[in-house]
Amino acid sequence: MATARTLQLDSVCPATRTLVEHVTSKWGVLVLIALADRPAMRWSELKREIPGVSEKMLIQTLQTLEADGLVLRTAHPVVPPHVEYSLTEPGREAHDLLAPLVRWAYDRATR
Amino acid sequence: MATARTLQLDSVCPATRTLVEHVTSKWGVLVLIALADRPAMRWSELKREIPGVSEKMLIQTLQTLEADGLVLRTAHPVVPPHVEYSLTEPGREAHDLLAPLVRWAYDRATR
DNA sequence: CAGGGTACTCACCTCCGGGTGAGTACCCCA
DNA sequence: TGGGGTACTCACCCGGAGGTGAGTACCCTG
Repeated sequence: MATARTLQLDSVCPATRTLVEHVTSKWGVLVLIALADRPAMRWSELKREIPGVSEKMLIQTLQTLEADGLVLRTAHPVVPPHVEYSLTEPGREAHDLLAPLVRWAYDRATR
Repeated sequence: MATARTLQLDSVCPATRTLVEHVTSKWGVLVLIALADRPAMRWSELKREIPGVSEKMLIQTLQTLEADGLVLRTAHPVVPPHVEYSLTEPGREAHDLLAPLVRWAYDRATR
């Protein structure tokens, strides 16, 4: 059943495509990178650290990645809201696979 | 100068972003995969093997990847046109970095 | 008692990746 | 002589990613 081909063309089905799009989206990449070297981050912390994100896109990206099971949202029901985001195990996997590609692109683009 | 962080947030500058977008685009992924296990392919061959590509998107994707230096276009000036496309060395690098990510997404999406 | 921080939602707009369909110039084969 | 294969270009359209700005409800601090 194993083929010579490393990856089949039909592996890139709509569901695969959607996941790849979410993970490699403009802000998806940034969120994964930002969350990768901290156990957890608050929403406002992410907003401050990711250069140029609008509040709308931050929320939207976090919600998408949470729905994909890559990011965990933990809300503490205190009087001034306190929400923390962290990578799940699959989220870390995504980051670890994405990072080399981004680094390669960075090296190429700025050579 | 080295940081604990694997990847800096500002590595994802516009130029990096553009390259990542091209490589992870819907048809960019398919073209890289298709070209990865053959020394060269004709245009019509790519069109036949990549399920669902329109002629416009095939051309457009190939031209973008060629401009990025990831794909080599070789035209033989014969009477019925004969054009071949192949991966350059950077193109192969891109494929090799992309493939694990796509495979991971496929496994997740179809688990 | 006004200003700033917390984590959002809602409405509106723009741009472009991607889709659809037609046209082209040349040749070969039936 | 017309139908199919070769490798394209051109014109038009649509949906969604991404951007902009305002509004919200509550609290603490100066």
